[in-house]
Amino acid sequence: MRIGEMVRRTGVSERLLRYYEEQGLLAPTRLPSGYRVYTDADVDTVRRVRALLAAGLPTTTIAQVLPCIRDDGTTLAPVCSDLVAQLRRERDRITDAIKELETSRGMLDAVIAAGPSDID
DNA sequence: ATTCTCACA
DNA sequence: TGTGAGCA
Repeated sequence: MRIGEMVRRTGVSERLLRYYEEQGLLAPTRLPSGYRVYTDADVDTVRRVRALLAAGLPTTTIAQVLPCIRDDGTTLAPVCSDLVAQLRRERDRITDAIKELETSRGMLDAVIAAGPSDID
């Protein structure tokens, strides 16, 4: 499929799709016309990229992780053993982020509770 | 009609 | 990351 269908199937803009490619997250083939050609697997890849990006992982790390994810989407491939250490650090960073968000929520809860008439 | 690259009030 | 220009 070409980029137009990818946009429809992933909800990701052409701009971003091309950006992901630039970052080494996607590797569509090209038609003699220069048009990009994506596969069904690329649709799944974009979903994973979105999830990893939402988790705060930098595109450079995602580019390293993607080739390690088995086709089933859960298992890890053997070629990426050292990557586990890096991912553990990312995991810790996410844990800290959650902690910060929890305190922020706590502050908002206090402000809301102190409000005049908390209708909405 | 679609996609491509490049550039930025 | 959006938007628009100028092509193929």
